[in-house]
Amino acid sequence: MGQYNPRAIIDKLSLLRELSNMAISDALKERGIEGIVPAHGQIFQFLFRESPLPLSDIVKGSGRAKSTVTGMADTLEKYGYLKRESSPDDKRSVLVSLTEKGQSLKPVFQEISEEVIGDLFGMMPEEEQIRLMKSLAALESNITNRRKE
Amino acid sequence: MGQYNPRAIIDKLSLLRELSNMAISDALKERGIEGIVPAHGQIFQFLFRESPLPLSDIVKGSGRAKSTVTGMADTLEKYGYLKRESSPDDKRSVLVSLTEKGQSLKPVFQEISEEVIGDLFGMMPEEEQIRLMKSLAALESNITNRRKE
DNA sequence: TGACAAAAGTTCGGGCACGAACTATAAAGG
DNA sequence: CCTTTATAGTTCGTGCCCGAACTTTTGTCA
Repeated sequence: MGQYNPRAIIDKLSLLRELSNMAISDALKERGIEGIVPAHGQIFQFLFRESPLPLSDIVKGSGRAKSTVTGMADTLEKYGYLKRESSPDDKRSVLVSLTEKGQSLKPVFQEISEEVIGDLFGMMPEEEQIRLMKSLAALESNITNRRKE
Repeated sequence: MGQYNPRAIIDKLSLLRELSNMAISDALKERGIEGIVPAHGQIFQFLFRESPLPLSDIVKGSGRAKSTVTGMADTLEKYGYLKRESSPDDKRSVLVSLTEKGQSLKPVFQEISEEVIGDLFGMMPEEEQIRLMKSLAALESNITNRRKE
C-alpha cells in the first residue's frame, strides 16, 4: 500500500489542518494574545476588509451556523476585540465592528499567517506548490458537485 | 494572484476537511446510523484491527488528548457500540472492545470511506493522486519538524 | 391592512476538543 | 522496602460547533 496511499486523504487533510491550527495557536500564545483561537481568523478577515458588518454577512461568508457565529462574537466581545451595535435600518440586524484592540491584530494575523504557511511549504518549489493547490481545488470541485446532486 | 495561490492553503485544508466530514455525516444519516460522527472513525479503525485494546493505545495512535478519547468512548458506550472492561494485567488500564453492534459497522465504514474518497478524487488520474499525497506528506513533514524545534 | 412567511439573532442542549488537576496503580532507584 | 516518578483514566472548566426552538422585526400578498 505504501505511505502515499490516496485512501488516507481524509486523515491527511484532518491532520494537516490540525497541525496548522496548533502552529497558529502557538504563535498567538508566543505573542501573549488571549482569547483568540484559529477559528476567529475568519471573522477578523471579514472585519479587516469591511466594518461594521451585519452578523448575517459573516454567517453567510463563513459557512458557520449562526449560533456558532453568535458564540464567537460573544467571546470576541468579552475579550474586547469586537463590539455589537443595533442597526438603525433594520432592527433585527446586529452590526459588529472591531475595537481598536481588534484592529491592532491586523498586522499580527498577517505575520502569523505568513509564518505558518512558510513552515508548511518549507523549501517546496513553487511549481509544486501551485500544482498542489490545483489538485486541492480539483478535490473541492469534485466533492462540491457531488454533494449538489 | 489567481485562484491557486498557496497563501490559501490553510483555508483550503479546512474547507476540504469539512466538506469530507459533511459527506461522511450525510452517508451515516442516510443509513440511519445514530450517535456516530466522523471523529469516531479513528477509534473504529483501531478496534477493527485489534480488539480489545487499552484506551491508551487509542490515545497514542489517534493523537487526540486522552480526555477527548475518554469522552468519545463514553458516547460510543452510551450508544452501545463499545464496551469497557478493566484489564486483569494492569489495574490502571481500561480495555475497550466493540460490541456486535459496533462490529457490524465495519462494512459500513468501508463503504462510506470508499464512497467519499471516490467523490473527492473523481476522475483524477492516479499519478496526480499520488503526487498530491506526496506533497501533503511533505507539508506534514515540514511543519512537524518546525514544531519540534 | 391584516394574516402569513421570511429573515436576523439568541438561547439551549449535546458532542468534540483541549489542558489542568486529580486518583489509582505500576515502575524505578536508592 | 520505601520513596519517588511515571503511567492510565477520569473529571472539570472553557470554547467551538451544530441543529432545533424561540423572539423580534421585516417583507409579502391577497
